[in-house]
Amino acid sequence: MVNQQFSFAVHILTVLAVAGHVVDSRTLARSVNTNPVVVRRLLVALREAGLIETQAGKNGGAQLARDPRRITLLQIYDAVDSRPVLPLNERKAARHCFVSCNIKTVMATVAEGAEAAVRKHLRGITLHRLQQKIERG
Amino acid sequence: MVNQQFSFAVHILTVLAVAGHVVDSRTLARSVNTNPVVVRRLLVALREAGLIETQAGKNGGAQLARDPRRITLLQIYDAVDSRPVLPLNERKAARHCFVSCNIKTVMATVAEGAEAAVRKHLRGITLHRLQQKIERG
DNA sequence: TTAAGTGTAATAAACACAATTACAGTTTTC
DNA sequence: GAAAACTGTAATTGTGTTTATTACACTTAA
Repeated sequence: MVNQQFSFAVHILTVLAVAGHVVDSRTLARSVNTNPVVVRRLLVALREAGLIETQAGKNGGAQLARDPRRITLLQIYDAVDSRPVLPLNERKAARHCFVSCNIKTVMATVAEGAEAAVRKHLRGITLHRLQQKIERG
Repeated sequence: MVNQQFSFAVHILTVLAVAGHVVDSRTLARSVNTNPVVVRRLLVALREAGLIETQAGKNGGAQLARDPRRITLLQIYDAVDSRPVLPLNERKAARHCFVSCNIKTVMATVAEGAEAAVRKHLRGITLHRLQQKIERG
């Protein structure tokens, strides 16, 4: 199974942007086609990142905490629990092998670069932009 | 569990680059700290990508098929079976929901951009460069 | 001819994620 | 102030993905 938290989170926030008012987790879950509990866990993460506000109780739910022009995909990416772009081999090195002892730090540098490239890409896309794409077809 | 094929493959090829001669799968597996069968499966993929040559039988094993200056990390990335950088939600849309019906193509564009950014990064790094980093500390 | 390899199928074990159930706590509405 | 409709969260189960392991046919050098 693959970690889809980022996709789920972007979907949820897009619904909130398009709706412009409070939406409950059951409705969001139907749109994403997942379980309301999964949505609520993501809502907590998004709230902690300052992207949404939630409200408990009757007529409760979630809504954006700020203008979608000021929400980037990078902020969403950082809010949720994404996997590394290039997963490293974390097992211990074979002490007798020169390459084995040093490959880890070298690969870590490569992975950091890849991660930075993805982050740069995501920083350039706003939620507002996705909203427009959706609304205008 | 996380897909570490790319890390494994880079490690293997670095050992081959540093060694400069045929190395068997048991030795490679010890360096990576995995199982020889896992290594041999990767060797098949790397051979099919034209990066190494393998030899069966006694004193067999693998060696680089070309100068490490002409092997990029992108070639290695493409040779093995990597996961998408940004996994998409593949489940079917909720027909009644406008966002749900259109988010998939929008997210696919985002994911393609991220993938392209990673590929560009990897294209700029050669196996020779890693080898140098390892050898020079 | 034997020893030491690769190639590969089949299965088991480990692990990561999502789904589900259950329930305590919160807030609105009547 | 009671009921209804939510969120928050713990605990467990289900499912898919990846690596580990075993087994063995095939290949090649000595």
